[in-house]
Amino acid sequence: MSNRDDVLEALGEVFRHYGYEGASIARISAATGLGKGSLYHLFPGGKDEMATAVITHIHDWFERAIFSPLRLTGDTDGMWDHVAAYFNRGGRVCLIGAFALADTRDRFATAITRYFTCWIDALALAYRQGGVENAHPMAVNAVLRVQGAIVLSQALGNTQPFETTIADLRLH
Amino acid sequence: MSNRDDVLEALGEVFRHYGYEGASIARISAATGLGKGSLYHLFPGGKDEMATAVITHIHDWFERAIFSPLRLTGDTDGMWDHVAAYFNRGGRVCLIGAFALADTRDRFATAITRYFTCWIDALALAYRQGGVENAHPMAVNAVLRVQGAIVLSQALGNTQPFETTIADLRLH
DNA sequence: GGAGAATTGTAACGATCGGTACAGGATCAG
DNA sequence: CTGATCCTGTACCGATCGTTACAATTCTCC
Repeated sequence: MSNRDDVLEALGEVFRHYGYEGASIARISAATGLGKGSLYHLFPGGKDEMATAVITHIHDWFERAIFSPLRLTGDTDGMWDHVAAYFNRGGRVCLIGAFALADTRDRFATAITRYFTCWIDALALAYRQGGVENAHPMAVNAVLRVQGAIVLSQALGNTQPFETTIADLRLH
Repeated sequence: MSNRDDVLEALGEVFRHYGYEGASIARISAATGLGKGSLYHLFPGGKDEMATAVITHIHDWFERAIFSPLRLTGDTDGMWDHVAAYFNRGGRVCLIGAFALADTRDRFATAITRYFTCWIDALALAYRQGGVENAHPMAVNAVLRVQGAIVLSQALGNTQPFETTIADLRLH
């Protein structure tokens, strides 16, 4: 595992798949190919710091690929393309959404709130630029439906709920 | 803790709050007031059986309070009342939805799929009885939005997304 | 009351948990 | 080449994990 971004990427997949408690250092070590020594050298704060770093990494990616373009260009269509690709058409879980459901929500509360607030606000701004009324409630609803679509697609083992939700969200 | 239902209720809260991995036997013992001996007497299959029993218990409650009335009377308004109360206006996590996001989804796949399928089908039937077109996609969307509303309400520490979602879903 | 079953608390099991210590390899400037 | 710094594999720490075993207690029914 060469650079820090690759490590954070692999780290994210482990947290995504097993949750915070289920992501043991042994599993993380296996997934990243890094021994405990390297892991604790990179993240002296241990698991807590690893999770914080992953959340920050994800937020940074969204900021660059989604939030910022949304604010600058107001291009919602392009955003849905990126969102659909990122979440692998409902086959990939939203780590931050998953963390919001368990006791991890309290530990990473500010980062979790920030992620969703940024997304909603950026989308609301884009809607407003497009002349949409009630832009903020619409943005809340849109983000909410993406999260629900992921849950349902995972639960049913079927990407259709996600696909039709994204298709529907594109209409506005 | 007197009867089995009370135990399952307390058990559910532990799984809800800490997730499957985070719900240790020690925590479960403390939450239920039952020693390890009693726990393994009630659930010889250990944690796995506890989780299965909780999921079944939840499904049974929904079947009685929500799915069945929905199929028989088609009263969607009454359903939303029960749903809002059960999920404490977004303050209470959907255990089965949460299980669908991590590796627990594979372990309890059939029960998870069954829960959501029952809900969607019952709601679709009610919509159809009410003369709604595209009843099934509408039902999928409604259940999906409830799940998303829970995620977002938890993430923001704010019940408003849940409240407005339920209010909106009542309109159809 | 007393035999038998059902329930319970306690102690212990091996395994694994997150985290630490540290010796030695790799790397690089001088 | 030398010394210092960075990096990493390994062994180990106490604590806790899920589970088992079992003796003691409580309950049930005759």
